[in-house]
Amino acid sequence: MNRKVRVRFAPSPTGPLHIGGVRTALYNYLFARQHGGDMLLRIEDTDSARFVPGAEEYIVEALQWLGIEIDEGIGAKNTGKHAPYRQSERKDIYKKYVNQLLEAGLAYIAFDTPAELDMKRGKTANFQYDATTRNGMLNSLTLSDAEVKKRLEAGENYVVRIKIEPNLEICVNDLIRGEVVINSSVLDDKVLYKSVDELPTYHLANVVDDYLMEVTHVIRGEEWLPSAPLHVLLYRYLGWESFMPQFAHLPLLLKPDGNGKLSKRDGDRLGFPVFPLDWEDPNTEVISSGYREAGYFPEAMVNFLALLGWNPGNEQEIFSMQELINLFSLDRVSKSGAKFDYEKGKWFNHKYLQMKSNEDLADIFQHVLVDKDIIEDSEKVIKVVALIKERADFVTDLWEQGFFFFQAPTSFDEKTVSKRWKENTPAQMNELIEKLQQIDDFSAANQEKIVIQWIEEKGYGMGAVMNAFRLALVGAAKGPHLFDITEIIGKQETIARIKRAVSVLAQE
RNA sequence: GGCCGAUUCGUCUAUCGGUUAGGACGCCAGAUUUUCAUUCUGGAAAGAGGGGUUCGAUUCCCCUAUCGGCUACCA
Repeated sequence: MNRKVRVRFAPSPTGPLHIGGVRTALYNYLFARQHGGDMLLRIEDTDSARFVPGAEEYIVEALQWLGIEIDEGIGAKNTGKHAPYRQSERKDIYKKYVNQLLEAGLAYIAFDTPAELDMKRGKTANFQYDATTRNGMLNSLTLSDAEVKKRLEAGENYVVRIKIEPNLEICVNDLIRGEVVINSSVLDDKVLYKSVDELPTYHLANVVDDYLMEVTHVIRGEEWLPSAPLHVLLYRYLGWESFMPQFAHLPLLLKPDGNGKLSKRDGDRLGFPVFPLDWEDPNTEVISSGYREAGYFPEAMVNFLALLGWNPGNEQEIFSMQELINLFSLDRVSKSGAKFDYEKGKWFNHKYLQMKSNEDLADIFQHVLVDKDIIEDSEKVIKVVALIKERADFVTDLWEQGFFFFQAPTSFDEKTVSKRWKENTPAQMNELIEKLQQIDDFSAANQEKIVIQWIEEKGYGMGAVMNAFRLALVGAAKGPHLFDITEIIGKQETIARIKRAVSVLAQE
């Protein structure tokens, strides 16, 4: 059977999209594009209690920012022929298959309340609702038809459970891990449907939808591996085994330190975002920071994430989305979890920042300047960016690295002052002012020639003069080539800054 | 506890039985530099342990250990 490749990303709208989810979406997308297939976005909102308003919009916006395009479903240009793509809007569809399973005797109705089940679990260690226990519970297998009917008519809440046949070897053929075999006896009679909200659970919904939506490959996180056999069984029970998608369970993204799945708390604790975009919790109004707002380029994010769990087998590190699409393959996805290395993420952003043209970077940097009420013509900003970009990881770093191109230092670094500002410095600086005063061609090269010549003639220490000069201009012992700075800020400003340093530092 | 999965430098990883176990991030040192940074060069740094299979195992198998995931009327 040769079907068109169709994959889906199916998050639940319970909050902002987690970075691990982003990677899952990315891998699905790369796989779809490489095979000329379709990428669907489906919203798995079968838990009405956990629905968070705004989460769906967030997911769509995040994927858009990253350049992960949706061909069908939520957020797609064309709605698609399998609409709706929100599971809460597909109630009738699921109901039909629930009934089919019920009629075939492959599922049954159970009336045990959550409280009763809790009690059972408290009493019996390792209690599992399955072939060994279902006969002692309140369900359509133990109750008479009349009793079941009576309860149903009375409007009593119930769930539908799958009736797992015990002692069956179930094989899941995973594209990343190979064959995973488990015995059906360790599976419990999972709830497929709950009458309270007339919604199925994930297990039933994802199988039904993947079948109906003609999904060919299910690429999802490793946390789903244990329930994959259940899904296989469901395909079998529904008579769709020959249309069953292929599975690929991705390794998890782990905390950078210690162990465990990467969580929101880790980001807060270690000071980096775990979400693509800023997110404000609608209830608590607490804001969680996102990569976009932290200054990351989406291309860098994609590159970084792509390599967390996959590599092409050579030593290339930088990939465009198109290259990733060409190179990606599921059999080069690693099996073990990857610790999230924020430092490496920064390095990727640094690389992408270096690849940007000075013009593009200047345009972005202008926003930072405007926020600080600094209005500069783009010609100057481009020149500044060219001088300082290689020292920056983020666009915001550009300010830190080059604020002195736009405003005089407001303070002078103490350490540098005590090290570089000596007794005879003010006199030298005054001489320097006079020297600069006489220069007409204020280009860096010409200034440098004249100033150095002057220093040598006078027999001053090169380091002594230049470092004090820098301190006056920048306020600290940092920054690019000194005469590049003076050329850009100009003669007048240069002299003003030296004068100011002489007067301010004299008072100390 | 049970089930499933995983295990190469601190981190991400390459190696598909024979390698001085390679690269990248980070770290350290040196060079360059009037400062800081960049850049360049160099360096330290790894096959969890134990059994097999084999002429030969990081690589294949088993056991143990460790880590992770799952074990809900959550996804």
